[in-house]
Amino acid sequence: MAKVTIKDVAKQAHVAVSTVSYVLNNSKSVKPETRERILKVIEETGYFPNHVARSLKTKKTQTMGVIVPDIGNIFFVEIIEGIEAYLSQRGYSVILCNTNENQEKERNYLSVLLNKDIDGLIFLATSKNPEIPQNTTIPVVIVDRKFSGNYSSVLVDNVLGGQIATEHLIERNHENVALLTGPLTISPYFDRMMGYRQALEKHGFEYLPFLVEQCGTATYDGGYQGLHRLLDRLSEPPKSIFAANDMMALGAMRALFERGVSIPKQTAIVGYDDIPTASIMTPALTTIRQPKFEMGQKAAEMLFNELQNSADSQSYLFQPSLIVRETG
Amino acid sequence: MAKVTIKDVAKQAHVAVSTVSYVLNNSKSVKPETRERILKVIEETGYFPNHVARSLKTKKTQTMGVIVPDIGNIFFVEIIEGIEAYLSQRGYSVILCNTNENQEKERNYLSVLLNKDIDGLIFLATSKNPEIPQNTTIPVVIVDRKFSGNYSSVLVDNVLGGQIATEHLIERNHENVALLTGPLTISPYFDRMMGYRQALEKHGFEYLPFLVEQCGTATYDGGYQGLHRLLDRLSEPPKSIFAANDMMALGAMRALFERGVSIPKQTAIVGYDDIPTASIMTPALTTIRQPKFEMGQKAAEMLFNELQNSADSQSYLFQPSLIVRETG
DNA sequence: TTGAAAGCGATACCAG
DNA sequence: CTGGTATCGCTTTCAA
Repeated sequence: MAKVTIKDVAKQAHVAVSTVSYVLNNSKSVKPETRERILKVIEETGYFPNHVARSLKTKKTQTMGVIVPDIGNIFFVEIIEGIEAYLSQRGYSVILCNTNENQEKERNYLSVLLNKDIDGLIFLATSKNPEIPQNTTIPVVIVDRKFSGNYSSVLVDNVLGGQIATEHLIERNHENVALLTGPLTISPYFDRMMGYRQALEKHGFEYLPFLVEQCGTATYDGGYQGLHRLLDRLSEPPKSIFAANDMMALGAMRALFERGVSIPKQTAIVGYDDIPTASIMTPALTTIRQPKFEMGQKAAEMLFNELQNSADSQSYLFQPSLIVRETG
Repeated sequence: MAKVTIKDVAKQAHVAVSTVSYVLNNSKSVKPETRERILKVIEETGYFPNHVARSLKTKKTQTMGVIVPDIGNIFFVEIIEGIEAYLSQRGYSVILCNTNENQEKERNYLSVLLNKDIDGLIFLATSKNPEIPQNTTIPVVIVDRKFSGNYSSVLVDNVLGGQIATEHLIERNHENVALLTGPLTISPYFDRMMGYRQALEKHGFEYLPFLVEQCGTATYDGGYQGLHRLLDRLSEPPKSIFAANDMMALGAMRALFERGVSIPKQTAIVGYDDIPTASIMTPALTTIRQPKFEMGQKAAEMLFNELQNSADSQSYLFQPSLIVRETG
């Protein structure tokens, strides 16, 4: 069963390869009869065009690259789902690269991908902000990170999100909301903190540094330990906590549980991201939702458009929203 | 900045393209001086070999396809991580295809991928067992599904897993353990049930159909509803439950919580999979761990070997293990 | 050790 | 409407 090529088809249909190509791509009008004849041969032989050869000629591979920091993180996964949904529908495949929060892997992927066979790149950067090689010839869109350079990007308004979360807490509890944050060098965490401060200010509260705890990593463990530290230095638990992502919130909840402080009675808590686990917990976590799937879709769409219409790079900003559940 | 090709390099280095190719691939000995000269030109021009052209010639694309039923399911994601870890280290990229538990998408991907530019395929099948097109010329390894046909596969001993879980419960509670299972048409669930029955038998218990509840979907909701149904028809909660996956177990826990039955005091529960959320819950879920990452790695390794040594297709069976936590 | 040239499997231009 | 052919960028055989 040697692979059948366009040549074989041409021969069997008694036409030139170019003619076969025309019917394959509908790129030129072909007399119905010949078209039929060719189609029949294709059918019979089970011919299937060779993508690689086609790509060599057209300079288009019909595949996009996606670089993510951690595919174990459901937040990114939902974005990927959005990307995939959009792209697969238009005949694109996606090459997935997991950097595992490892800068070297990231750098490596960046150079491999950019020089390999992808038509475009969607880039979800690792914690520390990296540089994109300058010699890029393909469009790239950045998701969820502010970046210098002329790239498209899709962002969520993290300042607003931080504000909404904090205000919600203030309105329900009227005082001292603590902040449990990830590394402030990561733009989303920085922005959420800004939102927190703005909400405080707006309601006439002072920003109290001893109420904010920065976790080394924005993870369950990070949140767990961070909250223990916070509780250790406070005379009593804060009335409420804004955790800058759900995983930290979950870790914080465990810490609270272990210390015997009841949620939300003694201290309320709101998270950020709305990951699936948040709604499964008992009590279920109140949180800020980011339209992750839509973000992925949008990123894919922007990339697609840049490719089709060589549209200019642009930015798109999504709005987060509050999901009230049981913790605050 | 027009793309520089091997031709350009050859020209600037005053050699033939073949010579450049030789140094690129280390495929023939080249006089050190010429090699240096060529390398220098490559450096200066920033030349990077075109993968597509190379693939066309070599018939190898250095990319593998991976088809998964649901990338939102952490179980599959950890397998993917294993695959990625292994493959990326040997210079392979992976094209990820998410079928979303949709058979048509799956069929579609199967035919696209198999005819496109991948060197091998790792296939995690959707719930319903599909057929792999017969005209496959590339190696395929199946993960976590029994399949007819001459494909490699990596499996976990689900019968054993079901047995371990059930025995653990029996040994701690000594009686009537209920089974909350997913569709029995899916081989892993079928096997776990067999393990359950064997454990029962081994300990002299009768298999009681009214103690087993089959959920429409093996999800949180499925488990939640399934358990409510089970409780509805029983005069009192079973002493223990073996839930055939963690998501169902979590749903069951919520149902139990809502009915005011305490875990594990009144009814103990053990899940299956050991997903991250399982350990985060309060109480933390006792469960059966599957070596997901290793499974992915192994699958990748088998594929890799089939490619390298044209090794024969084979099967590999992993052992599950019990993780005792707080629910049982 | 090096080079010329064939060819991988398609696309698309230019003639007819 | 159809065909011949150059070409995409590389690998590899064969000869020098």
